Amino acid sequence: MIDPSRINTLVQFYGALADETRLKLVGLLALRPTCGQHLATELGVSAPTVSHHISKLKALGLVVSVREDNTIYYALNTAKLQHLTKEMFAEDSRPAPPKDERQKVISNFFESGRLRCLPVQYKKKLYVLQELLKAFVPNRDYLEAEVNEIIKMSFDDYCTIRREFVMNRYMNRDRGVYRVNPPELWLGC
Amino acid sequence: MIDPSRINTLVQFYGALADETRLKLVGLLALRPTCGQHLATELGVSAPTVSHHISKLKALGLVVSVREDNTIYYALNTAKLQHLTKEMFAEDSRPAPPKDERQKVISNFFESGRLRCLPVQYKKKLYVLQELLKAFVPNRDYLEAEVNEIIKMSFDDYCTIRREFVMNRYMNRDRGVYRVNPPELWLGC
DNA sequence: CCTCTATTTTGATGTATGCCAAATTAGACA
DNA sequence: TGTCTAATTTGGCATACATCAAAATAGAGG
Repeated sequence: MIDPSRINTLVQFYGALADETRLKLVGLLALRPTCGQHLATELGVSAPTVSHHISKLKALGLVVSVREDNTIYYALNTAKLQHLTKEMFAEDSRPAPPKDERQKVISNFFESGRLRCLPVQYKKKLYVLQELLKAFVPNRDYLEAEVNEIIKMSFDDYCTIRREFVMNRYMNRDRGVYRVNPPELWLGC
Repeated sequence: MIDPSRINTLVQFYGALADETRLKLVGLLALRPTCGQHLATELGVSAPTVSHHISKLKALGLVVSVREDNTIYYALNTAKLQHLTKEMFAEDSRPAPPKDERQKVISNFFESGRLRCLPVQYKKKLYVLQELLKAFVPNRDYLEAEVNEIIKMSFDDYCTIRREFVMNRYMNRDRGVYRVNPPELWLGC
């Protein structure tokens, strides 16, 4: 079930989440990007402690940071979290539940959580874009730099993806601030 | 994203898997049920160490033990492992990908990893049985007591489920030893 | 450059825990 | 009941690491 070569990755990943403070940190960052001081007071620990834990989460790619003026905002990389969670069952040899069309496209175009290339076929492209969109939480503002950072974890050409997000109305852009649209607004569904 | 009341459960769960020895243990048990001594030599650690780790995994319900004659066989509870892995995303508020029919039935009849009741409708019943079957690995023998233990983690009336498994040819029974059948043999698919 | 603030690094301390050897227990079988 | 094997518990040691205070650093803005 577990690929020996991934044991180390998995131990690190589980270790990262096996601490109460870090888990709460992840919980807070899941709500919105937050700066270090706010996290410290929220959790009732010192700033160095937050820094210490954030650096561990960043080392695993679970958190990205974006500087804005004098403060650094930390944001959760949801896609990475899901990808690592799935690692555990990667080598599962049990008869897989029948994949639907969407699932097939996803597994063809993604490898180890990264997008190989953007599909040309419209329908497939939408599946892939929707998959990438999962890394973003609704009802939350994202700075452009943040959007870029998060896309970049799955695909280098973040400009194309960001543009596709907006063109297909998966995301709304207002004065440089991005936001996930409710599915009713999405095109091509 | 993370329910505060479950933080402790999650910390324990991740902690359980955040150790190389325990992760290897899980990997070995995923292949087949194994006794302590064999695990010890396989991993190159002492018997007390194995015992120590097994007891941690058992405390979380990740491992069940069945005594046969003089030796105790430990077996992985795959269903529990999957259920705990999913906990992390339980409170996920992102727009869910459209659930297919099977997924809808599963989420209606299961709650927190346990089966509420066995559906009466034939088709739904099969979905549920297939879900329960995921706790068993193919190409591996299960003792009846072991089958019971594993089913019991999801549903108290293990007799009914075990009988349904055999009747629908999801499992084969030969002289008291159970085995998952390949999907080609399953009835009603 | 200088200042100011947020973050990170350093150093020290206490706790948690993985590991083994030795002793003990549990249960099967005669 | 006695014996035998496998598993567990106990005790002790070493390491890992969460935490904080204090010091150092980074970068924005004058």
